[in-house]
Amino acid sequence: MNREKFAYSSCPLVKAMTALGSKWKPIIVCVIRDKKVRFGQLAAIMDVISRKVLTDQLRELEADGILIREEFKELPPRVEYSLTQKGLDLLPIFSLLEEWETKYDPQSEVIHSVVHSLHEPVLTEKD
Amino acid sequence: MNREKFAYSSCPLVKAMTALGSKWKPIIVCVIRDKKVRFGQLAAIMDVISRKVLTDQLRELEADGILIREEFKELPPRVEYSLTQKGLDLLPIFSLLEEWETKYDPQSEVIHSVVHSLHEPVLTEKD
DNA sequence: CGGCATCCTACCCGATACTG
DNA sequence: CAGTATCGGGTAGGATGCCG
Repeated sequence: MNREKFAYSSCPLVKAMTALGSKWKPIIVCVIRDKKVRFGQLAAIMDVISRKVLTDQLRELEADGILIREEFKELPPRVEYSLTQKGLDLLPIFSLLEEWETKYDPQSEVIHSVVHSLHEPVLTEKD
Repeated sequence: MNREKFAYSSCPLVKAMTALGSKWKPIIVCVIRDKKVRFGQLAAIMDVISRKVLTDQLRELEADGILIREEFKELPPRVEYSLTQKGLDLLPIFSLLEEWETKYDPQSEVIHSVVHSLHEPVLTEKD
């Protein structure tokens, strides 16, 4: 496979989608947003993800320089995640993607409510 | 799983990433761009993809209303793919994603050269 | 030419249990 | 609290071959 018509692995779009194209990563980024968020908060809000997967995704996002993991050597332990500038730069792009999807599929519900649920103390009962 | 903290499947960002987050779809969209492109051309340019996968991705993109498949009942058969407006609307977003990646990883090479290779008759020998 | 059918592999994702 | 370790299923992606 010598003369690839394009260098797949060096295409920025491919790289970006590789870093972000997983099932949960965009959501994680959007949920963290401009806050410092503890692992437990993420796990509580995104309780559809297993903790292992959440950990995995967070680690990969950290490796890709999209977020920062701060570990406090306390008891009980505390870990806070926050976006890097690189991660923050994604938010407007994700917004566009949301708009794009919503434009062509008005059934979608926005994720912002989720983020609110994070930053508000409330939430739990649904009906 | 009653009270999901957010409706995963109705989050527009999730939907968008589901429709686009695969390994090749963004590339396909960017390669087709504003042209009508035949299957063979796509397969030739993106010869790192197996034809089966290429077909699969094209079908899914068609199902998601991102591109259109036109089949000409000729001999030899001819099939042309082109983006819908929904697909075209993605291009600027992908551009932003490219810029984002390139900004934080200048090693990336742009895909535009690829597209050129499609729309120019030339190309083949690399060295 | 532009597929589809078949088979196979890798890995993403998840459940569960255990640890500092 | 915030993980790791282990096991395993489902599916995206790929190689190959046949067909209208």
